Amino acid sequence: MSWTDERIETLRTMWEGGQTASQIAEALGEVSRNAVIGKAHRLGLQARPSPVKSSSSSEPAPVAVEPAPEPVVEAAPPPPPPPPPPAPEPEPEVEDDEVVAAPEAVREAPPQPILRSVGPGGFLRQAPGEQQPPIAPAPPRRLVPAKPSAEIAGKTGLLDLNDRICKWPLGHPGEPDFHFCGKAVNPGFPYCVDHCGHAYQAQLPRRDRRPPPPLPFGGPRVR
DNA sequence: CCCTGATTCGC
DNA sequence: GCGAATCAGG
Repeated sequence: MSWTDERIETLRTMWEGGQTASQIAEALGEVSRNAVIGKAHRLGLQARPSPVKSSSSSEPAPVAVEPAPEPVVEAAPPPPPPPPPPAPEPEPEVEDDEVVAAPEAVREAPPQPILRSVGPGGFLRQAPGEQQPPIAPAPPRRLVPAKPSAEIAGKTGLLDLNDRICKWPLGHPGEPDFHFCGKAVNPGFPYCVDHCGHAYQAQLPRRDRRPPPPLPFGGPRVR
């Protein structure tokens, strides 16, 4: 097997989606976990919590290197305030071990003139108080398995894959209803009989082959 | 032992 | 570029 565009795309999606290398390898089929990891690194995917990263334990805390202050016009660089608390919406909880304290009324800050400094290129930096976390912080609640969406309910998801059920993908990774065929495989193949019919086709003599239709996009350049 | 990802290195 | 072998933490 080789790394076709589709397989790379599946790898990238699953890797960024937090699937383990083993799961990705099993979903792709015919590749090892190591192959997936190696390919992911070559693709530039990275920065996932790895069980192995620390080198020395006695290393003193890394001192933050003071970056060279850029010339700022007329404005003191704002000290980075801690990001505002996530403010979870009050959700009716079925059960809980602790009594939730009644939330105090949210205090309102009077509107203030916003001071911004100008960064290189002329963009306006965010003023303190304007800053917001780039992504929603982890919810301060116990994590429970996500409820499958209605579209995918009863369908074969990534975690359902094994070597006995058809891995033929339906839809595309990332779409809410992306799932797999899930029927019993044609023994010895990763797909069911029907999808083996799509995946494997008899090689026709050269003269009997129809020339492939021109690709609307993405095809190799023809000069 | 199992799992994980990172890295190396011969191909 | 590929991936098995190896390393190392959980």
